[in-house]
Amino acid sequence: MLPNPNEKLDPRVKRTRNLILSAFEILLAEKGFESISVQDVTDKAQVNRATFYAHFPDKYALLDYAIGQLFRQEIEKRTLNACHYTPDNLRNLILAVVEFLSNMHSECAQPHQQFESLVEGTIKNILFQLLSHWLSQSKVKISTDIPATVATWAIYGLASHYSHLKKRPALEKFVDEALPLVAVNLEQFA
Amino acid sequence: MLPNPNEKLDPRVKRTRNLILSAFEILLAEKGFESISVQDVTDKAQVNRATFYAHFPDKYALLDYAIGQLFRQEIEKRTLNACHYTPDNLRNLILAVVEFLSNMHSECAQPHQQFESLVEGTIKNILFQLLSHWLSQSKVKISTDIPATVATWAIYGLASHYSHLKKRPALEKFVDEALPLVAVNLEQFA
DNA sequence: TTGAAAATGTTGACTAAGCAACAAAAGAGG
DNA sequence: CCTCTTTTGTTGCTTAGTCAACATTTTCAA
Repeated sequence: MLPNPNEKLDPRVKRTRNLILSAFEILLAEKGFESISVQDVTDKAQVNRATFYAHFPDKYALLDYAIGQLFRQEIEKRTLNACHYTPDNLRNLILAVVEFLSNMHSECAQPHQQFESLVEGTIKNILFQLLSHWLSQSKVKISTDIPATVATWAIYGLASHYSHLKKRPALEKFVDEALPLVAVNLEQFA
Repeated sequence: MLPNPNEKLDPRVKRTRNLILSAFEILLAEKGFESISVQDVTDKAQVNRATFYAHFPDKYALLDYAIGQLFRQEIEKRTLNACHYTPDNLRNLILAVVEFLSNMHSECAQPHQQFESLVEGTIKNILFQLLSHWLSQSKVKISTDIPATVATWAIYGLASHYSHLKKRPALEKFVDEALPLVAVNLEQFA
């Protein structure tokens, strides 16, 4: 199970984080990341500005958190968080990442480098965690670090590539073509 | 202006009252008033049970508050809260009350006496306040109490009558027939 | 009728959120 | 370049919300 520590949290904390998060998502779609001020977020969230700083060091940390939450949500929706390695699960995971990145690019209109690399770091962390978890479920007790790393980068790379294409091919077709190349490194854990 | 003291209130207070109110409205439509427990409300509102009691003595007080808020909302929607007496405003007011009561009866499915009389009391209070305000705007400086009282009871009576009818006539027709009977008492304030 | 389970209010100690005021750093023009 | 304004973080104090525990009722099935 992917650790999402939003469970045993003070209800007030959950509430204000959700308020901040929702406000931020709306603003992000409205005016892009750079032009959002902390004030904007707290106004829309109906939360005191000082409260914001009690939760996040700055707006970049919020972006980080938001990306993570959204992506985790995507993973949970497909029940990939509580399972193990199979080619089919891998296929779904790739689909999830590709769709996530594509949506992000169409909804946020963010040509900023800072934005991109922050997203990349966050997503790859979660991917690595998840893949490590999957592989550790296998009977074969081999070190999972290297295969998980390779798969993480490959998957993210595929998704990034796809989402930057001017003319995107059909999603399923793209994924089915790419899948075997990633799967070959993980076969031993099936 | 009808005093709705939800303005200069601590944001946390507004928030939790809204949470409680929304939860309550949903539950009311779902299972009717009597079978709702305070626990139910606080669970759905994601608020601590003790917090509920910090705002309302019991669920009857919540019902009272909810009715008031909903009705005030109806009034504000029609911008009747910041105006004066004219036959046309009176017409709109009657429409508002009739529609409000009718909706209440169809959505809440409450044959309970306790429920009905609580609604009646709350609505009549607000009606009286509003009408007193209207009449006090007039150049004629006559005591407003008696005419406001008569109009209040008449309007509520009409609405109650209409909403209990098995076969309801067309709303507009009904109101246009009733309007002159109420207006005659208020003519001097026009 | 009775007895276990559920709902009601209440309390006090703890934690989070609100607020106002501040210094400091960007930003935007002139 | 300089100033006026906006945004950023930070802080100490106040108020609201959470929690667990308790003593009552209420409810309702056995």
